[in-house]
Amino acid sequence: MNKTIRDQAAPRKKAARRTEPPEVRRSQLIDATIESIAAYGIGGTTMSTVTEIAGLSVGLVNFHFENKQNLLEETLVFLAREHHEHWKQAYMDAGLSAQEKLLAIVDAHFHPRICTRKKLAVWYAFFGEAGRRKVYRKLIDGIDDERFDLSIGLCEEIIRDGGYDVPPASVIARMLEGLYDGLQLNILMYPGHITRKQANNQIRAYLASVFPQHIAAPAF
Amino acid sequence: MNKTIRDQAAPRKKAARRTEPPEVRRSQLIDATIESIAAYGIGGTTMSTVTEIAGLSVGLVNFHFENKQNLLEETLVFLAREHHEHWKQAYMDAGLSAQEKLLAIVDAHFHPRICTRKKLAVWYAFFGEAGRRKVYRKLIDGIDDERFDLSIGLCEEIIRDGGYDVPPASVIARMLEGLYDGLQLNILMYPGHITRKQANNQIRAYLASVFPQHIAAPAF
Amino acid sequence: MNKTIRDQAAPRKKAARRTEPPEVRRSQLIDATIESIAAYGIGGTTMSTVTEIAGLSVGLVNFHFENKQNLLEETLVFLAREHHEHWKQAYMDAGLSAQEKLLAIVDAHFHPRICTRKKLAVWYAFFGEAGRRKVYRKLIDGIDDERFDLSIGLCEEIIRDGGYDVPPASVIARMLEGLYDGLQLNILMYPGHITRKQANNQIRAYLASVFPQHIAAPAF
Amino acid sequence: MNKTIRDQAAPRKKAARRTEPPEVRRSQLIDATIESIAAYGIGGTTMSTVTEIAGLSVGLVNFHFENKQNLLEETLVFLAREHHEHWKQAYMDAGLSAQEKLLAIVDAHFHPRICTRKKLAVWYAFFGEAGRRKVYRKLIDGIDDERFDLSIGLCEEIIRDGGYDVPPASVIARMLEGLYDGLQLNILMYPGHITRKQANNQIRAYLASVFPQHIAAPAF
DNA sequence: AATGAATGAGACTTCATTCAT
DNA sequence: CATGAATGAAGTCTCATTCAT
Repeated sequence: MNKTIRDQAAPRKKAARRTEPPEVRRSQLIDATIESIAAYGIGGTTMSTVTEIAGLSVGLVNFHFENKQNLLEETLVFLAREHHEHWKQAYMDAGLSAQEKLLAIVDAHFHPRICTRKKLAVWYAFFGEAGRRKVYRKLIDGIDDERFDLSIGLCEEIIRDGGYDVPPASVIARMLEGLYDGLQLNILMYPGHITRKQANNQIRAYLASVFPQHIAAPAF
Repeated sequence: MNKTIRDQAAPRKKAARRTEPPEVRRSQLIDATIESIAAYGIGGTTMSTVTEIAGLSVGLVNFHFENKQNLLEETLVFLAREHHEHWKQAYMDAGLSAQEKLLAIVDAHFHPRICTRKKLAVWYAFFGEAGRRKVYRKLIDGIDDERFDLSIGLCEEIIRDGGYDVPPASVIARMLEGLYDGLQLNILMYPGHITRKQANNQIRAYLASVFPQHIAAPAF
Repeated sequence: MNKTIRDQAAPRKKAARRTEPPEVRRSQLIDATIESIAAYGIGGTTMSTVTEIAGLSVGLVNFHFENKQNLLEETLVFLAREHHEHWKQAYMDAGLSAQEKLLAIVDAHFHPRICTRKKLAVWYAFFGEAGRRKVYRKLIDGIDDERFDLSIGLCEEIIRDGGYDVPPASVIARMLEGLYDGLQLNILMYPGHITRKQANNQIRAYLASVFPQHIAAPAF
Repeated sequence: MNKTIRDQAAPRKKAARRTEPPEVRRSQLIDATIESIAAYGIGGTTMSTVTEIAGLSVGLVNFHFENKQNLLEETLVFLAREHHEHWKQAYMDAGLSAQEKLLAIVDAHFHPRICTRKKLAVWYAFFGEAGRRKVYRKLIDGIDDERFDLSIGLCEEIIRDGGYDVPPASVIARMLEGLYDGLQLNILMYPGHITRKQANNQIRAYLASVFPQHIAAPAF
């Protein structure tokens, strides 16, 4: 407008244009955001990197997500939801025993669809920055807590069942949380040194050492 | 965007003598950088946040560090060196047995001077961003490898000594590396949920379950 | 910074640089803002139009005024203060009689340094936009009120002195306020149709018709 | 920037039939434009604010007005035409005497349908911006001139009839033009301080002081 | 006629870097 | 050594305009 008053309206190049349902566009943009964060980090992720990857225009992000902050947050929420649904499903599909359920949750953390280097990069990008951590906690905390509590319950059941003399269930559950994070970080940082399978086995080995009658040690 | 994240500046001018030896200035600026990254993240850390915290002028950073990239890298190197020297010293000061040495290294990771929330924030800031990770690996990898190899050696010694039937030493050492990272991340993200002491105990409990004759389980 | 992490720092062209005292820079930028608003309106005034006119860089506006809104407001405040000081001075320098003082205020409104087309353009730019009017009132109202009250007092004195049977002093003062605005708008909109001198005479003629014994009618 | 100024949107969707004759749509959109300019100023008026107020889609503006510039201009023309028709009608409906006709024109300027704050806001929005002023003059000048010339004629008639020794008719007519603008601006800027009625009386008082035998002073 | 998703130029703002003092 | 005003590239966001449906 301001421009209009000074010089005259600019002509516009015609481009192939397609209107897609909002979910498709949002999904495209979230995928591109994951891609961009994996490649350049959050700091290196700009509206341009995202839209270039998506093959869409910058204005569209604002149209669908209002602003960059939202795009990032919704990307995180998308991953959290995906992660949550995945281990929740695995948990419910698992056998009846507590140890089967617990292992299902462990496995879910290293499932090839969940434990991608790209997706890990996004998680750790949010962990890595002071300001983002607040956002992370606001958005994700509840989900993490749910899993933590569930793990405690399962461990308690196993301890009761086996009559184990081990640290309290909450300590073991906290250990698991630490291991998920730590091993995933190692996968992210040292791709050659440790694989999803090995990480999974690390945790199974740990659980086997704690609950030897219930959980079998993996072969290394 | 960054502004949104970086909540409010907490300036903290310290009077500075007009002329200081370079090492003092560099140290001041590195401290301020740690402070700033802890408070605002790398993305929210600008030359201004750093120099304001340090009570110095922007030009000075350029004088002492050439540019921002260098300042960040040297901050990371400073922390890495501090960390390295600390566990190296602990390792050498420890008793003669392998388990004492191993525990000394573990303890070093949760020593109050090393395992500060501010310093953890800096580590995870570097882990969190794709571009930084490359830098990190270039600068720090050797140190990590040294510790990893050392841990393997110690574990092998303990295994040999105790005749344990456990996963290979490298697996246990990798587990330790994962636990350092994972538990420290938990300390950083959930300050109320887990303390340095508890994290340390988590690892001791793990080692106790693997090497019961050599390492005593902590009380919870 | 973000850029730095991806590609490398860009070289910088060297330019003649001079550091001026802040007041000088601020003044330059305010002058340029007046110029720009006069030429393009507020809507057409961008950071670029202002800094191009001033021959300075865009970043400098932010350095000295924080943001555009401030620049505009301080420009308005500058004009208001200039205007205020001018008629205040004229009022105090005037003869002892009420009519002399009143005419001094009138004259001040059409003084060549005050009643410039450029400056009028800025005033009316602020009058013209809903949002700006609020700003205007917040910043300037007090000054307008002061003059209005002063005019009422002077008119009352003249009425008392002459024993005039005329509308209340407040009505005459309000009329003056309306005339200042209306005639200045006419000067702004129809430069060929009415001059400062003529506008001034319009008001003098009006006052002469109200206070014939005290104020002489101008010749047309 | 504009957003800062435009406080909060007050959407007001009216259900609209799918297809309306062009005049209806144009009228709807012009009304919405007036509403929007009054609320947000020209700078804060976007295609969206207008179409939201009208309860129509953005594309429709382009369909009916080609572009924003046209919409604004036609809004101004609409107001000008309305204003013109109103005082022209009042002039023709008035009594036979010159003073009756002159007062009819004066009254028309403060008629409740004409002298709305919303409509005044639009006028002054156009006065306020350099670029718009040119547009204004191109579109409206003739109408203003017509009224100015008419006023001169009427004043001359009254002067001749009363044998008044007053400033030339053109000076009085110019004064009237100035008063219309100035008092309307005061109504716009200081809604509590001056009403339409009072503004009208201000002008009548002025005319009464110039043409005492023909025009009666209002009571205050 | 009407809709509104999509585009992209351009505005505002931030901030690393430079350099006169 | 030290300062901080100045620069300008780059990022975010807005919004007039287009056009497939």
